Amino acid sequence: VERKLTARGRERRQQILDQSARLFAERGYHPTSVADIVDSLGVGKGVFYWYFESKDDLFLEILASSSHDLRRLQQAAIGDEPDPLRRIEIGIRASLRWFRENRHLFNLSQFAATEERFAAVLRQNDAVAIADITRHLKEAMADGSVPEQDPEMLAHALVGATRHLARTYLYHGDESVDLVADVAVHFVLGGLAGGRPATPR
Amino acid sequence: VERKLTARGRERRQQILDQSARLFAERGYHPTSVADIVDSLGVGKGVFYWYFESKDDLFLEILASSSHDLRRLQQAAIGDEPDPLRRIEIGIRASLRWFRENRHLFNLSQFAATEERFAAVLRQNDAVAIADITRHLKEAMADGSVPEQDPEMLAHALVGATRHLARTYLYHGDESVDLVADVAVHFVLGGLAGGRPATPR
Amino acid sequence: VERKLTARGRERRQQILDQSARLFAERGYHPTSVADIVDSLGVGKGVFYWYFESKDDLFLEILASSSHDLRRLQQAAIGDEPDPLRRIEIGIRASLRWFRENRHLFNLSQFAATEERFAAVLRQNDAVAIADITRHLKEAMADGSVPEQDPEMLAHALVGATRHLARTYLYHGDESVDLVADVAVHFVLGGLAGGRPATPR
Amino acid sequence: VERKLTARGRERRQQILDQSARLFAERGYHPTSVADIVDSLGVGKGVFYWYFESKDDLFLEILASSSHDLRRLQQAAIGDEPDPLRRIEIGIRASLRWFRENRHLFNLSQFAATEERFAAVLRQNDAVAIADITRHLKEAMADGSVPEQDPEMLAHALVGATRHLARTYLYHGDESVDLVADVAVHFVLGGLAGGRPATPR
DNA sequence: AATGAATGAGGATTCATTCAT
DNA sequence: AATGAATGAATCCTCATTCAT
Repeated sequence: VERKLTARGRERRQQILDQSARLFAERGYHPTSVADIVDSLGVGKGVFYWYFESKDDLFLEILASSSHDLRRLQQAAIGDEPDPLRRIEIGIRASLRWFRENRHLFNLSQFAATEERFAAVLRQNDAVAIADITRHLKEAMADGSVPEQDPEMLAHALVGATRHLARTYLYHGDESVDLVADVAVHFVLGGLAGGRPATPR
Repeated sequence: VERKLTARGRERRQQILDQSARLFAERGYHPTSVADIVDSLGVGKGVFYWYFESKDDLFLEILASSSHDLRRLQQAAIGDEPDPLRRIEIGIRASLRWFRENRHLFNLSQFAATEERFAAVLRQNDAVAIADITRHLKEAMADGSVPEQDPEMLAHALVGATRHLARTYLYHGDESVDLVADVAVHFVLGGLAGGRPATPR
Repeated sequence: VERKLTARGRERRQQILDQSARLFAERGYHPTSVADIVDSLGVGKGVFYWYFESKDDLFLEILASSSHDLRRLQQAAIGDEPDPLRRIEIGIRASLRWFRENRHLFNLSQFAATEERFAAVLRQNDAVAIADITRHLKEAMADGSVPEQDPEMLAHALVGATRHLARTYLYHGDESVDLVADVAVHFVLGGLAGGRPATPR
Repeated sequence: VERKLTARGRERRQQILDQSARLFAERGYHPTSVADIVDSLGVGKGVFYWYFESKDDLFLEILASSSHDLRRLQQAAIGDEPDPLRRIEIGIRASLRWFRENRHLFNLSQFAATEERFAAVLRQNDAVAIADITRHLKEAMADGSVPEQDPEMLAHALVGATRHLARTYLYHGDESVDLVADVAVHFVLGGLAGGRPATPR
């Protein structure tokens, strides 16, 4: 249902989007009923379905838009930085700032991964992020600043370390973004350089 | 309900545990009804409630036991290895083998994180894992094989990178455990050593 | 709400009437929402309630006006034909032509019969039709061209046979009106004359 | 959901079937809610869905089973009667007895015709009835007791007249079955013999 | 230990109707 | 005359849990 919305309509829609994201994040997707959402906004149930096809639909929109939002921020931060390793560092720092601002969204993607109809969107989003990073890594390998390795795997390791630090210290904990970012960058750049296995296999 | 179970009873109970884990993993916790579980086992509903208090209860048990299981494996693998870095490496390799065997459990802990009544157990489990690793790291810092840094943060970075690689290449993908382990270990050991930030802050 | 309508208003009203009848006929009364109707006309919901009290009200109006329409056509066709049997034949033929033109209305009266608030109007309409036919039949019995029998029952038999043929061959099927009319007339006139029961009761 | 039902279960199922048919017939399909049905039986809502997939499903089952029921009765009544016209007469009389007993079902098939998902079953049922009658008519034409005409069209005319008489006098009215049957048979047998059109086309 | 049956609160969604503009 | 927005009761259906046997 594509609707032409008035200014007031767009506002209401955004209100629902924000409030739902907050509630889903706090209590979980399933435990949050449409009734909870509309009640918390003090509006009738019909309002929800005036703006969204279904609860699932709304959730998918939250997922998609938050990933776009993050990516936009990263790209703005990176600008036209020429050094690929610095691009990665800037990307990590930007992500962490975004995670901090949008910490409540952590649970949403956590959850989305567990039900196939949502997982698809998530994989899509992730693929984009990984592709971005992979590109930087290939450049870094080309100019010798990172030893040759499977760039995609590295990208995943990088993402995993960063996100987990963010979840732990920015979502559950309350650490400063800069401190976490320093550790993350240090760890990741070290990881890209690689260490000698303690045990030769 | 603590029940004294016959041998047959214990078997049945395990059957339910296994089957539930599989279904929760495939479809998600909420979309899997108790009816789905018992139907898929060809038994009546009474059976379920004979062995478990509730659906939530069952899920909590799955979470707890799988984390114990993993820890037991890690400790067995580590044995009395004296070198802390090697202990970490061995732990990572053992974890990846376990993740491979139990890849369906990924979704379960993903999901558990999103609803508070389950998240508590999860945090508990995680704390144990982090404590183990932190201990190794402190030793490694003491003997100079890893530069001094916040060991807990490193532990989280390590866990994040490892799990994400596992999820990507052992759960969604179908990579060989050893290959993934090599990349993970290489990345992590590098990360522990640390890299020089591309941008001085 | 009796409103004085401008020419444009009357047109709009008729538009709604026509479109609703079409949709009710295609999908059924209940499955067709007021929203469906106004959307299919590309107008807002207010329009509907400007011209009609309620959905029920609109439906009743469709029923009433279609029955008037049919009767008007029959009477025009019959004119001042003096022979009662010919009047009946002409009436049948006229009805079948009308049914052909308005086949979508079949479902409407079918449906109306199933909910009491609409059934009343329907019975009213039918009573008029039956009265017309009964009058012809009494005349025919008086002049001996049809054997004495309960004229009202005959009228119903006649109506039942005719309508069912129409529904089958003009609504679901796509037979020519004239062919169906020939069969109907032949059957009905035979029926009025009557047959000898195969089994004496 | 094919379920193995105990004796008690089968009884309950039948109870629901009967009660629903009654309520659908009285008030119409849509105005009768599942809540109405279970409340009128004094049971919980779950019971309904233990025995039936959905409200639609239940309705389809009522339709199908009532048509089977009628056909069974007709065939039992006809037995091995050799005369095709007498078979038709017996069929009509049996139908009318059945309609009398099950008058409440009239509205159900009326309604079913108006929504496509139900109409399909109805057409199926009707096709069987028409095929039966058509067979008798062909025989009757072969042995010269009915003039050659399109037998299927005659079958429809016959069915239309009979049903309409039944609806009028056995459902809305309260006439004796035998009297209505006499009129119906007389009209139908006359109709099969055919009359001369009052107006040569 | 186990089954089929039952409960009923709760959930998503629809929709006739009304309202403010 | 007309629109987009809003209402909220009503609807179908699900499902964890309990019960009788």
